[in-house]
Amino acid sequence: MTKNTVRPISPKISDAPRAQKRSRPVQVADQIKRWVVERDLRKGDKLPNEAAMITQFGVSKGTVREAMRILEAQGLIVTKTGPGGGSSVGEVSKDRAMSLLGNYFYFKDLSLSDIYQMRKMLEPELVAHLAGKLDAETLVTLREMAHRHPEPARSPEEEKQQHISSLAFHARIADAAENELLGFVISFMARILTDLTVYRRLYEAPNRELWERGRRHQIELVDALERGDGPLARAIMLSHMEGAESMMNAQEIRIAREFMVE
Amino acid sequence: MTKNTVRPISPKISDAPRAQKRSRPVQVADQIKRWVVERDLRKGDKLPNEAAMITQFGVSKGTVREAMRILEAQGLIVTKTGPGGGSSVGEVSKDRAMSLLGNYFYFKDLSLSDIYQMRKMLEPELVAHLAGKLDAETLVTLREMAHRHPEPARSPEEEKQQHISSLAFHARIADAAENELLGFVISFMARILTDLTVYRRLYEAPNRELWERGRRHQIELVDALERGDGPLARAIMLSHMEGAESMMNAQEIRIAREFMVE
DNA sequence: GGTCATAATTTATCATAATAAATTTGGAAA
DNA sequence: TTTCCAAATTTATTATGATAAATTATGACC
Repeated sequence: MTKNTVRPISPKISDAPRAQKRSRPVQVADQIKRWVVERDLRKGDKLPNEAAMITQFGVSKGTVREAMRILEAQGLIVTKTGPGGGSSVGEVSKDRAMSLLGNYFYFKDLSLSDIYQMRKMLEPELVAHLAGKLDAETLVTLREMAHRHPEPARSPEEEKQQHISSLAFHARIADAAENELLGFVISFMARILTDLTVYRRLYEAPNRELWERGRRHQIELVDALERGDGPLARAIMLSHMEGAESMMNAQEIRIAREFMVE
Repeated sequence: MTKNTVRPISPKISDAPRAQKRSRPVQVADQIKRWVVERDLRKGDKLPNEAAMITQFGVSKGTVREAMRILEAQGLIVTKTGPGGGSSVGEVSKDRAMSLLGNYFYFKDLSLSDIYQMRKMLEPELVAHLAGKLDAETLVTLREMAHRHPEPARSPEEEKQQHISSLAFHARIADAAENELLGFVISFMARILTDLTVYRRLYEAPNRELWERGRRHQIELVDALERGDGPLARAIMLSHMEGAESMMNAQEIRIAREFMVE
């Protein structure tokens, strides 16, 4: 059978009773969303300009503008000035989606072990599925990333940089996932971890053995991916996750108090 | 060690060069975000009122209002009229977070097998971890949900209703997850599947055996969860996932073209 | 003390005008 | 004809002020 593609839906955009409670800008924004969906507009397709919407919806300029800001904040439209300008549909970027989701978890106090529990479930399976399917360019990139830091860090700042590089390696693999949902979740976790401000305890010297094993894991993982050895890739990734988790746990997390922004 | 809690961060809210390009409402919204973060404001804490922000930021009323709409659209603030009203911090609701994330996937054409690949990775592990940890109330609720439909559906509409009930069962389990990230992702998938408009092929009679097995799975799963038999719970859930997947694949998906709304 | 009408407060919406940004157009120069 | 600069045009952006709507606070009254 053909590939069933799936889209979010909610049949009732405006409940008749609730319609009164929602502010007019929100109502207008919802109508525009419906308008986009009905016509199956895609990225780049233009919306009516400001003046047209004012007459179309019978509301004031300010109301229309607030509605557009709502849609813009969600990443659904982009707006330009000048002739041929106006608003047009703009598909939500991955970065923006991660920021918006990050706002949700800002209030949730995720723990490191929460994140690593998920990573251990997802990333080994991902690389198992990916083995033998990566194109040459991706493999070259991954190999380059794996070899980027030939020596252990000599300072906390350098160690943090290496940590971020390692997470970029994982995000790069996630980008190669055919399953966009899987790829997104893994990238999101990498982003959360990247945005953390992590400081090694001062009295704890960098652990050369742990570092060396992490590096070897990456290199062996790329090899396994290239050879198409899924089970090995999975095993390496799982081992790597466990190592990374214990390294993280050996460090102090300075709690980051910032909303994600794109 | 104490539980490391983790928060999203981005160190550079306003890049100096980009600051000029962003519209004033966006800049104001960012400043308010920073204001909230610096003071570590929490849900319910009040923001300055409109008039104060106008003087504070030296912009017009319209600009402030657009900024508030941006923050409101992201679920970060709520606004009320009247004395004692104004804007206050409001933590992003799960529903809103799912809607915003749904907007991202609206353009991505996820496939059913993408979703089920994820479900098979996550849900069996979740119930394995949850076995023996659920409180009595949750178990009662789950058992009630599992027994809700004692007979196979006699019409496509009834079948769809049963399908939605089944997904609510899974969402209820996800809500019990200690790991909020894991729970969110599972709930999100349940929501996507719930919002689908699914119609059984007309020439294909409801399959009583498949239905019966799905129902038995739910009941046995609750038993295993109560007894604390993690491995069995995992096995049941995996089998259930596979059954659900094949049932979904045996149906026609009317592609749902709608944005999620809260 | 409870209830109801009224006042006060705050956001919500509207209307209008001026400003700024971006693109197109027109014309002069090569 | 082509190139390039400047004016005109289109569109969003910002600003200001006035009015409406919603909510809470107040106080008179029973």
